[in-house]
Amino acid sequence: MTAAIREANAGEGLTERQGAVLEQALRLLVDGGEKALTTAGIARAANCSKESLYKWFGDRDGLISAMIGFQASKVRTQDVAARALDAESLERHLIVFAKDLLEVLAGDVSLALNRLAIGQASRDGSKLGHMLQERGRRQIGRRAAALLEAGRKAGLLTFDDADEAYGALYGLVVSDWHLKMLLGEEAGEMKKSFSRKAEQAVSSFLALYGTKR
Amino acid sequence: MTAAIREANAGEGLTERQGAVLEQALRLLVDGGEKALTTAGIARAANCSKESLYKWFGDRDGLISAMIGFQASKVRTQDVAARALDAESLERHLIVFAKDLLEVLAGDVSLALNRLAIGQASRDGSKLGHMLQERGRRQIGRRAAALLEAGRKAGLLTFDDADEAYGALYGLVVSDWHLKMLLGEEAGEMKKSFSRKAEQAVSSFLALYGTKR
DNA sequence: TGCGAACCGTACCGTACGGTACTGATCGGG
DNA sequence: CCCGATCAGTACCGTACGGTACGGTTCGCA
Repeated sequence: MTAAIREANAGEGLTERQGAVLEQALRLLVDGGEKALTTAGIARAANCSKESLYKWFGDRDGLISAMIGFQASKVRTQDVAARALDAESLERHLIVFAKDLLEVLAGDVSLALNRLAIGQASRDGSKLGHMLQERGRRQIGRRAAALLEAGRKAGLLTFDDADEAYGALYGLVVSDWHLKMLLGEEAGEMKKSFSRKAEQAVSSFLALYGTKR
Repeated sequence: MTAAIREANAGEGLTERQGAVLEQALRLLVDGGEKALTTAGIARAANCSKESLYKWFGDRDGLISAMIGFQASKVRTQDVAARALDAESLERHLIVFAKDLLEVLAGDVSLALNRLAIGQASRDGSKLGHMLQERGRRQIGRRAAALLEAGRKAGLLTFDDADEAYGALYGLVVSDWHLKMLLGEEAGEMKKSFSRKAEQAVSSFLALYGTKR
């Protein structure tokens, strides 16, 4: 309603006040987990009233959905226009992608939202799960798909099924790190080895799907 | 206390009555998620009293820990004594391992327990997460390590760091399937492609770490 | 200046959960 | 045959949450 107000906040139909509230809610979630994400707590942290929360987001689930959409709208991935690829620049781009992927997955907001969606997967028919999948994964997946396709067009990569190749790249890069972090493994130690991990995964990936070896 | 009673149920110090209770609790968790795992619900489902639950397990967290230990003790992995390996039998063993890995990860009890531990990761200092990691992952990881080591000793595989090789194998096999299932993706459709997935992942793994290509 | 909309803060309600206490029934051992 | 221990069933308590209602305040606008 009152469609004149939308201040083009971040792609969503949210006022900046509502965005600030969602920001506080995300912070609460990151700091204290799902248990800390109470309507009263959000209202207190954001200096707003519970009544406003329910007017804006309708429901606790609506609020959580808005949090996911809000966060996703902030992490727009800009895909580098990767034309004129040679073998070395493809490898560089792949390594950058791999590092970005690890950084995103290790981000505390991403971890908290994934934990939240996973915790609710059994009760809400995985509505949040699909939303996370669509708004988060799909983005970075498309970036990878474009990169792989460009590599193939340049004769540097060879594969039949792009999804299969992307699956291999994803697996080589992430392995079981994401799950370990979701389970609470301290991420501080791991982040230092991201670069090495990324380089080595890309090297393996090129050994599998590259043409120049 | 009263250490004479332990009936050697499944490696834990549990009577079979307590095991039956944990079984019901797991069933509740699988069917309804964490929200359905209430002390009253467990007592009703298992025809026992809440007082007994607290006497046996001390606490809701203790009960959940007991559930994890109980389930882990049931899924003992027997590692095939893999001596006299040739290239073909190594590949067969690897494929069997990959399929087993996918089946375990896609099991509904495994998924439910992982969801539960992930949901609690932020509030309990990841105690449950470490427990799952230790009791579940470590088992199948050791089986894989033994297989890889045997392959290397037979001159069929070459790698410096066994953990690194195992990480690559795990990533190629699992990719992001585990997370998708944790987020609620329907597992029924996926299971049919496990075999193909496993074979292809092992093929890639051997291309990376095998000596005969 | 007066009006109405939006909104904050808080009080409130119903419910559901974790945990405890009590009662009565069952059962094995002396 | 009785005693003590164990346990099922239930009632109970304190707490905390989701959601609603209400009084007071700010602010844009006519």
